[in-house]
Amino acid sequence: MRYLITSALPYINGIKHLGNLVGSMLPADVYARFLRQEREEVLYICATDEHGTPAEIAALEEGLDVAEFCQRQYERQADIYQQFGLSFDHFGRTSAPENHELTQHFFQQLEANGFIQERDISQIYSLDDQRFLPDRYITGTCPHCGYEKARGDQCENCTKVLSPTDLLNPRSTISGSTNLEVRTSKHIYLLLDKLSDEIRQWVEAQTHWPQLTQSIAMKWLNEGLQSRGISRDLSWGVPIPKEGFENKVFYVWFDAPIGYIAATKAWGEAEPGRDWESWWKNAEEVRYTQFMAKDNLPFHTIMWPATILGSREPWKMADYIKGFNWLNYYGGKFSTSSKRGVFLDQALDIAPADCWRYVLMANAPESSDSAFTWEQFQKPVNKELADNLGNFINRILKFTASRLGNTLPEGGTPGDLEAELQTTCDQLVKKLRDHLHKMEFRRATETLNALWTAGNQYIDVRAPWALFKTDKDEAAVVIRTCINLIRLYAIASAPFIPHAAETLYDALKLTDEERHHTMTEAANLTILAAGRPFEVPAPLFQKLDDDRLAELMAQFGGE
RNA sequence: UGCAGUGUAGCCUAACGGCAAGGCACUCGGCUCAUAACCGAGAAGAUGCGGGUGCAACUCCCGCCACUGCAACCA
Repeated sequence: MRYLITSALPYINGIKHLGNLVGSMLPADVYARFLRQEREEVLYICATDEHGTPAEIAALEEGLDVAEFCQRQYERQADIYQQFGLSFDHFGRTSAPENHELTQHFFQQLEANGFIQERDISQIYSLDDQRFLPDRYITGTCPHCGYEKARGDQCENCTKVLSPTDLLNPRSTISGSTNLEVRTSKHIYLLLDKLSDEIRQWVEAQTHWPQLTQSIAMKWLNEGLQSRGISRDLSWGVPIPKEGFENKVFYVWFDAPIGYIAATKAWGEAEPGRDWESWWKNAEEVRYTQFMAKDNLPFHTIMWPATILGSREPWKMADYIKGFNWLNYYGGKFSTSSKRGVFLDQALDIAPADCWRYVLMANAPESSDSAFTWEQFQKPVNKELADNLGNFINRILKFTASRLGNTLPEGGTPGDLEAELQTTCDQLVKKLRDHLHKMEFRRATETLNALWTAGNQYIDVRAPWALFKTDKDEAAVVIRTCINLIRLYAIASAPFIPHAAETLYDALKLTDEERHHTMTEAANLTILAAGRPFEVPAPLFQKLDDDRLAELMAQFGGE
């Protein structure tokens, strides 16, 4: 079995926020890191999603050519994800040549198989902006309620669904220009309705999917699939290889998921000996898992499968789709466009990546929307990372170094209490692995915590600071056991907090081989023997004090 | 308006139709190795509202209320 993992492609128009991270890239990374540690063959692929109107407009606002804009944004995003420890095997771009080529290929297959239709549609054209405007980029007065800032797709005041031509005094949201006209333009449509039965069959066969994923897919199918336009009057995108479509490109949602395959191809071509196609074509022995927030589910359960099914080619479809709900910021949405919430570059200025990784996974919106608040960020960082884990490491290593020096002490043999601890650890590691295999991230972090607590309970019962005065051999047993626990903690926690794990590997001077142990192997509490050297690292996690918390709340407007 | 999801204590979460559980916060005690941390004990406190089915309902069904999302040219 090989594991193919993709996370929803982050859009190019700016630095992503915590909500984007927690719903796709971060859980996918934890899962990928865990499986690699278990010595499974893993390919974790992601890319920036670069096409579409918002990218063109964002570029315009910054006064940059859109290709240049995307290049800069791509580099910024890639850098930030690297700082967060996201371990993509390849982080590609949908603007890459591989994606152009594959997208055109899929289109030609769909067309040859009769799933494409040409239609003339009327659209609003802005003479001053020199572009067609998507419905939501037109603002005007709602004919129903008189709200002056109604959008062309819907009036957010009275919630009535609108068409741009309904609006009174329509104007371009981009420039404010009222110099608009209706123009007819030729477009291609993907006939989803013709593929509906096949999609339904596929969806219904996925009985093991999370309930959220299944119900969103069924919602679309039950409402009846309609054909969907997959071309746009833009210049930035994948050109349409068809006569009469020279000035149009594919709709961003048509080419974005193809980007998963294209990024894999780019990975394959980067080094000799990589067989990218074996991951995607006739890949029955590959288990493919997709991670995404719920807004992406319709595209991954309906549109993207339609593209693959309609191609009549043996491309890999998702075996499992892990959908996430929203992480809300004080009751509302995180929003890139309205700059609401905490963005990834700011996050890294506030706390190390591992704190964010851990807290976000501990509060992952798995079964329902969950809330981000600064109090809920502070609590796990202080109580779980700093106190429970960090302090355990610090207390045992400092104690040992100051009393006995920087090597594991000799003497004694493990007894009943050590055997009991061993059993507890074995059970918890088994449970942790089970949760991670099932992608139950909240439960996995709870189990990690239980594992850390077990160490504190053990050291409290054994009290090596007292034994040290009465029975040095017994104290040595306890210390060796605790230092082996630290090694177990480092390895078991590594998928969540990889940077802290590295620090611990270094502190314990683990060999390359020892760093690559599975958590099951690391659960042996006698591996690091007497005489092994270690160093005392600085406290692993700094706490966030209440003053700092108040500062953050003031700065970010949390209330 | 339609569709989907959600609603459990001060807060966050858990419970195949079978004694509503855990964490945080709170109180008391222990320890003194450690980042005012750690360990133990304790108290209080909850299934949005109204019906229905069942021996038994947080769980299934109907209605209502509240919040969130989507409603196909934003992604």
